[in-house]
Amino acid sequence: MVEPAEHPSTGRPLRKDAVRNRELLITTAAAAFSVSGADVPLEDIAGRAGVGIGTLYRHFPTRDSLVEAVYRHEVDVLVERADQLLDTLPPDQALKEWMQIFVRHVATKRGMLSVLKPMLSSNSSLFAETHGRATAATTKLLEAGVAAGTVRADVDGGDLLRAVGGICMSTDQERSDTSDRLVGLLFDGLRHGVGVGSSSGAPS
Amino acid sequence: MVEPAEHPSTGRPLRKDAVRNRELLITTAAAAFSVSGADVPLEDIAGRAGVGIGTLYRHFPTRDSLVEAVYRHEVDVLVERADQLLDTLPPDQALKEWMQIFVRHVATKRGMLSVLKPMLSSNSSLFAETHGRATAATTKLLEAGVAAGTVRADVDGGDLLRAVGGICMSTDQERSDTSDRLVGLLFDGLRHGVGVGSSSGAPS
DNA sequence: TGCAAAACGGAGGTAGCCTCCGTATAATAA
DNA sequence: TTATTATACGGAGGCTACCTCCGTTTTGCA
Repeated sequence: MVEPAEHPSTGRPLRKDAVRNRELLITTAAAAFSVSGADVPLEDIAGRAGVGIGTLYRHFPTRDSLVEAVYRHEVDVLVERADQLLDTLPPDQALKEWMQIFVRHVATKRGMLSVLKPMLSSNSSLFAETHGRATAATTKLLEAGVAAGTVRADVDGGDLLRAVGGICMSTDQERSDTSDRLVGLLFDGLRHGVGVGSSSGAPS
Repeated sequence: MVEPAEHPSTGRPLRKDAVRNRELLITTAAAAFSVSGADVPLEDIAGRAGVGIGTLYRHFPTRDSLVEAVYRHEVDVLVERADQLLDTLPPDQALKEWMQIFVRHVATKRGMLSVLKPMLSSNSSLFAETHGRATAATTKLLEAGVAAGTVRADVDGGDLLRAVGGICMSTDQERSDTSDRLVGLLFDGLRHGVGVGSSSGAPS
């Protein structure tokens, strides 16, 4: 569901081994970018994924195209995660959990940011699409909470996404506890003026 | 006056040929960055400057150190230019001329910006120093105009610098006529409420 | 099972980075 | 002026990463 896996030029579906290698490359690249920053040798990534360098280049003709694929994949994961959480937790808990996962997730991707930022400002459709999907996921979580009466109704999904993104950006160091506290603060704000009737403990 | 030209480790003055080559490299690099963007091969720069690659690396051990030197030199030039203009033109004309030179100057340096931006945000002392000098030059021009009664007195040098910088950033294309018009507009605003005529003194 | 299309893999050509050291030159002492 | 020495020059060469190309392997299909 994450990747339709079609051939780029002809519309035909990708061969099974091609699909496997493509996904393998994306996850390996994500890990490599996290560990070694955005300028890991592409040959390293191919090597760690257990494929030849030719295979990497066939799937991703440029470094940017690989970074873009990794980024899209990250967004996919985060969006899917929102649905999973909504299925397994009360809406307000799902929202809080998701915000924390989001921040921690971005924290491990810091190495990519220097490459990603210019890409997002030059490739506006990439930005629009991923931003739209992230906003939709945020809105969905919010609205579920509103429907359950555990989250205030006057908050916009886009605004909340921006706020969470701001937390990611402002915490330059690896101070994950700071981020957690900020997320907690933000979350408490989301419940302001709503009866404490959910399944969670009382806020501060 | 621009460069004291001291040896980096020992405090001794640089040998004459070393000074010459260093300056040659900076001006050549500035031209190369303008023409071919920030990732010109360093060997090209050395070649165009007529020195060996070893000489380039001795003066500038990293690419960033060369970019930084070029940037500092550009600021030097602009600051000196302000003094020259003040010596040869009525203050308000000097100010207008300087704003135009500033904008055109930055326009030719666009290739460097992608490298310079991250440098300025990570190297805060570099930013503070150059920004301070540029603000001082702007303030000096402004105050001369105020003293002559041809520029309004309620404008801050830092604000004006920011405004001119904004014009540089907003004009992405090579539309230099647009920039000129914007500078003209801004300049007219600086004279608002002051009697016309650049030599007669009519302080508010 | 056999065949054609699709995908794989990695050798090798290219390019830019950076170091190292023998040679040249400027500064200084005699 | 000449001799001496500290500085600086230059570019060959080793290294690393990029990317292409093509013979080999695998997959999907009849």
